[in-house]
Amino acid sequence: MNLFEELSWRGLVHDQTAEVAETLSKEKLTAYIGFDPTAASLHVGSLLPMMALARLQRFGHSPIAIAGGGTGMIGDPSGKTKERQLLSPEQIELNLIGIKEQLSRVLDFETTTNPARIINNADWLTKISLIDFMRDIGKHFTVNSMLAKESIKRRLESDEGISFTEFTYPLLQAYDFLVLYDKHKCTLQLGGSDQWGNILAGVDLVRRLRSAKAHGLTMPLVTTSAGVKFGKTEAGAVWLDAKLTSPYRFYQFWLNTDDRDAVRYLNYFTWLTREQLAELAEALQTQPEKREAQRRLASEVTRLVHGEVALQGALQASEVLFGKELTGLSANDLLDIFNEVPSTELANAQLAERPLPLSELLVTTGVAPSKNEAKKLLQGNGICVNNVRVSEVQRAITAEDFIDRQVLVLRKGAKNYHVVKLIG
RNA sequence: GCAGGGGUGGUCGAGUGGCUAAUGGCAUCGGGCUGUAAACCCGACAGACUAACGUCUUACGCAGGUUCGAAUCCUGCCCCCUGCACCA
Repeated sequence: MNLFEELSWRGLVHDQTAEVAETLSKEKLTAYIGFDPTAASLHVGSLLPMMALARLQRFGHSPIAIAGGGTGMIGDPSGKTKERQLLSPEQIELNLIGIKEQLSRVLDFETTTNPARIINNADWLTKISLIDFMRDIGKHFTVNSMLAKESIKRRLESDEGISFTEFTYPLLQAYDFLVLYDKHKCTLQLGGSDQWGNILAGVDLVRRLRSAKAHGLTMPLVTTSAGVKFGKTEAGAVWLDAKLTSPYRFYQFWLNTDDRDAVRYLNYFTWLTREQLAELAEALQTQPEKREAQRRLASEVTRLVHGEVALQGALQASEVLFGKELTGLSANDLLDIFNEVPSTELANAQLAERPLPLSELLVTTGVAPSKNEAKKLLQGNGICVNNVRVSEVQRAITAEDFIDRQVLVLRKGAKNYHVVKLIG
């Protein structure tokens, strides 16, 4: 099996240039994917390209991750309906540091045969002069063909229009490919299906200027069957940084995968073999209530991104939280388990004088944004204390409510937990 | 620049003097069923305060005005769209 076959059966090939399959079966080559430095952390959406690079490496090819410090300063119009907010070079520099760290979790930078590399395209994009760029690169693009692109068309028809800056973006990306070809013999670019046009531009440029064969391959955009954007929860985007999305939440995100998506995601995001995947698909059919596929998916991906220790923590927390009673557990157990869950400290003195109305506690812990909201939640049976549903709006909390007089577990809805620690 | 159309709550979109904190869809949040799923059903959904009856703030592009009373009428301003004209 070669890389192309591997990507194919996993459903990762959306579009490809003519000779990709053949080339990948015969040669070891160098390939790259660009990552967007608009935030200090990547999110689960980036996991697909990350895994693609990792698979590539396992098949003996050399992966390059381009952290788009240069292009990130411009903004890619693909798939965007609005002009992008520009980031400062300092901000991008900071973001790149975080991204490098995350990429290193799935890519091997140490191996001597085909080590992964991270390269910042600001290295060359910020150096070339406008005149040189227009003479050497711009000449090879006709505005006619650029205008024909779907992404550009949409923007031309939109209210906002498109700035000259963003219009230029595909040229920059094409230029990246050319530079990587020259410096690293890079002959393949991967990307999401929204990158197809940009990738082709690079392939053409390399062919024209260097008379060399370059290839492109795109992967499908990850979709959800429920029609929600992949990677979003009530709490917002799911990040790869544990500080932004705790391993517990991360695990929960994957565990909550729709039945219809589970097998597909296993294909996309894990290293499981065809046989293993077939078994899980089977289990999903015959015993959907066990959710083996989702469990495996959540475990695999959490381990990959956060490591074994964090996974165990997430598993434990999940088990306790979605079990029935909290009774029988000590405060220490709970604190340990709930390490992952957001928490607030409460001074003992605040309970000494008088019981604290639950509605107020919900506000101070941030579980509810205002007393008003807190009451609405209570009225709607949306709040549990220590996993026991509370329906009285006037319910007040005393030190007695804390397990071992130390820990109190608040729950909003089905799966939003918050721990209150009693101190002092 | 000229002519026509339009700006309503997170979003789409009704409403054209009082019954309108504003119909409805979507999104969101809570509940039920179940498998921490999907689908479906119920409830909430401008905000704050109250145990509660309820009270008080803001709100229909902006600013004024008419009126007992305006998202709805008038005046000015801003922005957007569509057609026409013009264009280094």
